[in-house]
Amino acid sequence: MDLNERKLKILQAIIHDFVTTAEPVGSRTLSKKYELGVSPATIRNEMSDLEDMGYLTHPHTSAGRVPSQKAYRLYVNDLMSKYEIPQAEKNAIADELYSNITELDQTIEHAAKILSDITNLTSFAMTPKKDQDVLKFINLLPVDEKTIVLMIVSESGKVSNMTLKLRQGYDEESLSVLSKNMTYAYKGKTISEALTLDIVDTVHNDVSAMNTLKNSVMPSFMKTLEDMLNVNLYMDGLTNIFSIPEYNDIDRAKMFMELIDKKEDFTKTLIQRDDGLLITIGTENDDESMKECSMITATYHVDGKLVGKLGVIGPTRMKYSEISSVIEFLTDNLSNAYRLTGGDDDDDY
Amino acid sequence: MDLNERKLKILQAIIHDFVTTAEPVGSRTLSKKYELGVSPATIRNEMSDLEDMGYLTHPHTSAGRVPSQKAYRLYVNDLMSKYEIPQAEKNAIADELYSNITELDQTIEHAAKILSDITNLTSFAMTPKKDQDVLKFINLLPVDEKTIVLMIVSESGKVSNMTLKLRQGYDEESLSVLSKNMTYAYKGKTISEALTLDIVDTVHNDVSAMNTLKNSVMPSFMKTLEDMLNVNLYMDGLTNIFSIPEYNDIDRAKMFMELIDKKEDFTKTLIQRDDGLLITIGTENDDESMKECSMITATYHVDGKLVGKLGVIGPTRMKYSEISSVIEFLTDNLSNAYRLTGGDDDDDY
DNA sequence: TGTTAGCACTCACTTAATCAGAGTGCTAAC
DNA sequence: GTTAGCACTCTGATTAAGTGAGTGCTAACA
Repeated sequence: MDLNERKLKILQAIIHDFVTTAEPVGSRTLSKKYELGVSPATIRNEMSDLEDMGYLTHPHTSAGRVPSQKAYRLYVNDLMSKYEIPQAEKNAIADELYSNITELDQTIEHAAKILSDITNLTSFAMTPKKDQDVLKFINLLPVDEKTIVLMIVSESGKVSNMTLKLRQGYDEESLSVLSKNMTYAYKGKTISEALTLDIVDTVHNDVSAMNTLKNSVMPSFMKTLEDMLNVNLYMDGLTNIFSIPEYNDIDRAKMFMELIDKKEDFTKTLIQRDDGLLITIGTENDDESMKECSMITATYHVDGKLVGKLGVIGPTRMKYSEISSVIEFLTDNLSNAYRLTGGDDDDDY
Repeated sequence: MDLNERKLKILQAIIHDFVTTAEPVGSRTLSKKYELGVSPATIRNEMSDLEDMGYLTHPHTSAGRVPSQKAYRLYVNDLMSKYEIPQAEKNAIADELYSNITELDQTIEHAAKILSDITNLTSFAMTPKKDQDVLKFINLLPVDEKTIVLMIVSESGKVSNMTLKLRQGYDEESLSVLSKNMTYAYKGKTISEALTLDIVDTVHNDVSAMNTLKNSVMPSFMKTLEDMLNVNLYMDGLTNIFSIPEYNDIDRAKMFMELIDKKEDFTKTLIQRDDGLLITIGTENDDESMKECSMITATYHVDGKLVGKLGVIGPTRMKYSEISSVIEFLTDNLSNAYRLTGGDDDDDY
């Protein structure tokens, strides 16, 4: 029994119908709605074959057929045609995306919102991993008697700072020298590298006062570096799931919410995913609680290097083609906006 | 018909029972569970009176009674005794709160988590309003040829910055002078005041190069000031509502989620609330979609000045006494931790 | 040999009916 | 004023019957 053209056509029709209606699709409906050129009886025979081959399932004897995970995978790999976003919609999305492009984080958050609005699913967007971000300089600024501000600037334009309360006073001269020493020691290192550097060897000096100062500053410096590595995860469209028939059951809705609510776990899952456009269906997801969900993600780049992710999660029944296109369009635009300069230019779209 | 002592006792028992069981409470249950010293029949008569007076309602003829909003208000105002948190629990909460006290934002987020864990409700915590925060100094730092970092430090220890890409180069001398001028002009002003200052009058100079520089910097400066005014709202325990009988219905759950999901509106509602411990029950909440919820909030202070808020939202049936105590305990501890120094001391608890 | 019409059969879902249980409200006695 | 007794009400659970969408098989047809 092979997957001839008619079977594929029928399977595609079933997927299309089920994705839009969320109802198991029967042979009569199929023959009425789609131009298949054969009678319901014939379709029934083919459907029966498709079920034997594992592409369809049967909720119960007298219900229509539902595509299996295997069917979706076949569809995504071979059957699905690339969805071309209408130019008008492209413009609308781009306008919306660029309407508020100041800080990277805000833009990313905004992108998630746009994505959930378009797809009516739950969307998420992760700020870039910064482990490969390169340190540019370190500055220690006097604030008052016992307070200084530690500031770390990286190549990507990211500025992190921390206010430090010292146990004792300091002199500005030492502060300035320490800044220079630290910059000298860490400049050009990635954050990951900086975190593993042995401090004692790199920032050395003899003056005792400065040594004290250094000792107060270093732990905060390390802490700030660690903070810089944290990625932010923005989510949007959480309430969209209440409009999805699959989650009309309170227990399922709860399970979904709990999955989403554990942001840290979810971020980890996200980080581990391969780069590029990636569609995972049902049990293809590692996470047990996601075995009835599908996830589509894509990566965007900042300065052509740092990598962030963007995507949606929903029931396996989703419009893979449309959604993939939208996600790719968004990541392309993000990468473009943050190509070199950091996104303050508004003349490159 | 007056609210004699027995009526109050019965009302209190009904509230207590309903708050814990979520089931309408009948006269027999009441007489069995509570030492009221009278028969169910008598209780029935009193209940009937209480209903006439508007303190109880009747879901249907043959159901038990349910406290009305008026009853909860009476309870909160007059009947409720102050709940003393057991010392062991106090210690546990304090330990948990102080276990991770670095940045204010993180602590606030953590406080929300603690609160939702204890109350099994949805909690929220707002970072302080910064409009009364006073500017301390402004710094412009050279990064590279056409890039500078704008940095604003305020009295509260808050440091904000923005990376600026200039259209043309600059010289460090001008940058330094401009920093000093701006600091001179804005130091001691609150953020609100700074935003209304007329720039032209305050930062004046003749050198054309510097003028250009100033013109590039000022919009970003204003933007950064505005950003500083934004408060963050952290929420936690969203999925808790799925365990609450009142929200066992998918539509109610959805309504609740949508209410919560509109973070901006919710933040506004929160900002408008009076300071101090505040309990609003049902229709006492301005928001239409909250007319079946109660909200308890309290304020904490940073440096004895800046004001943030913390609280829970849930069904009108909640443990007002316990929850109020926990919220007060948390805000007291927060205010204490950020009394003067900014929370880096870990020796004041 | 593939396709189709016809028909019996299955199963979920809906509506109606019955029943048990919890609770009230009234009355009359204490 | 309090209480026991009892009829009455209403909900929620359970059961039964009916409906309809859909399948799967068989036999006829091209």
